[in-house]
Amino acid sequence: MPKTTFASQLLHWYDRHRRSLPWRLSADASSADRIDPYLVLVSEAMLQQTQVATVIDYFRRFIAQFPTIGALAKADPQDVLRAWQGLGYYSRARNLQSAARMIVAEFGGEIPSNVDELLKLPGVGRYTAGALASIAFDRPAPIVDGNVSRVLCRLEAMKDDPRGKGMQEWLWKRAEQIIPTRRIGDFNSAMMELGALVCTPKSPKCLLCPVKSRCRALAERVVDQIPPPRKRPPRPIHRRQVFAIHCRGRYLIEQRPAKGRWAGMWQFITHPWDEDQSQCLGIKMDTPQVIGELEHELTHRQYQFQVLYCQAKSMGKKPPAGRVWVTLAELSRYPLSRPHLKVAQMLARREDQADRRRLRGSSSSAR
DNA sequence: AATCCGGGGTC
DNA sequence: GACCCAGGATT
Repeated sequence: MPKTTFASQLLHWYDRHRRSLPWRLSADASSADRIDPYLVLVSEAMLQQTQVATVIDYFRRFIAQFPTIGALAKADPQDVLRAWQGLGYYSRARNLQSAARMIVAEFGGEIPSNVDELLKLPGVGRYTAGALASIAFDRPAPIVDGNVSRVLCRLEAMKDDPRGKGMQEWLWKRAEQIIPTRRIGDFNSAMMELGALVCTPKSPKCLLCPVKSRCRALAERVVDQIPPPRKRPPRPIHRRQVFAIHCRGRYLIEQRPAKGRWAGMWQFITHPWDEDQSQCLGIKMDTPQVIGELEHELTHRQYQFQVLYCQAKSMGKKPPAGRVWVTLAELSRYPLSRPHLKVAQMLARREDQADRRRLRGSSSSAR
């Protein structure tokens, strides 16, 4: 007969309702099976500020391409970045590979199992260290993420902003207090799973909650007030011109700086969209022709891109470092940001249409 | 404590 | 459109 502690209630629910995820052992796996800590490391890096549904396909491809921590350590950083392409927060990819290399060089290829050593790894903070220690090694480490914050605040009817310093201290203390003596990784996973499936930000499913009898927010009818809404400042708009400079089947692309947004990724030649920059490209070409516009929305700003097609007279001299002429097919070897992936799609459609026009022209002339 | 760092799911 | 997401690093 199951005990009625908080942990046993939550774990009982978790055993019946948890999702089957590629970095998780199947529910009927024998207890002798061990989770591969490398899979937990990769999944936790991808899951930072990113929803499970978005991560799943990226995770599968990433593990297929880099099956072990050694493989990831040896890989070309550009290949790692390309595997991350489209997922966002690209410093995570850089940090993950740096962590893999550090683990190989300083920990003999074995991921450390205690929080203090895990915290030395780049890209691993308090949450990720706790997740690795508990989920991969079943060590008694607390975790506090967005889900756990919401669940704990509602359980205790705490109405303050969980991002504040005082609440963060309280949350970590509370997360440590509730750790059970067994199945620690499952318990921490269950807290997050509850936040993702039941104790959701909007319209939580309190009737289905396994611990509803312990929830003060539910008893006091204040669930919808927790956590308090956050104020978002207006997003500035950034306007850019993207020049698809074309010559003999190739386009000119450039690599972004090593720091800042989309660090180290590649793009078509991009300039601020203030005045006409087309004369400053240093390449002789026909008048640029606008072929489309696209918007790209980020959390804190908004981009508007005007896409121009430019037919260059010649490729000129060897392009400077950080610039290269590539075909659209070769472009798949370079990591591109989402908006520039869309530009590449526009150009591919354009080339397809040009091909079809040529075919029609040749068949009609044959008649 | 505030900002920066992407992109997408969800209501 | 607003909010949030298995956060971390930097200032």
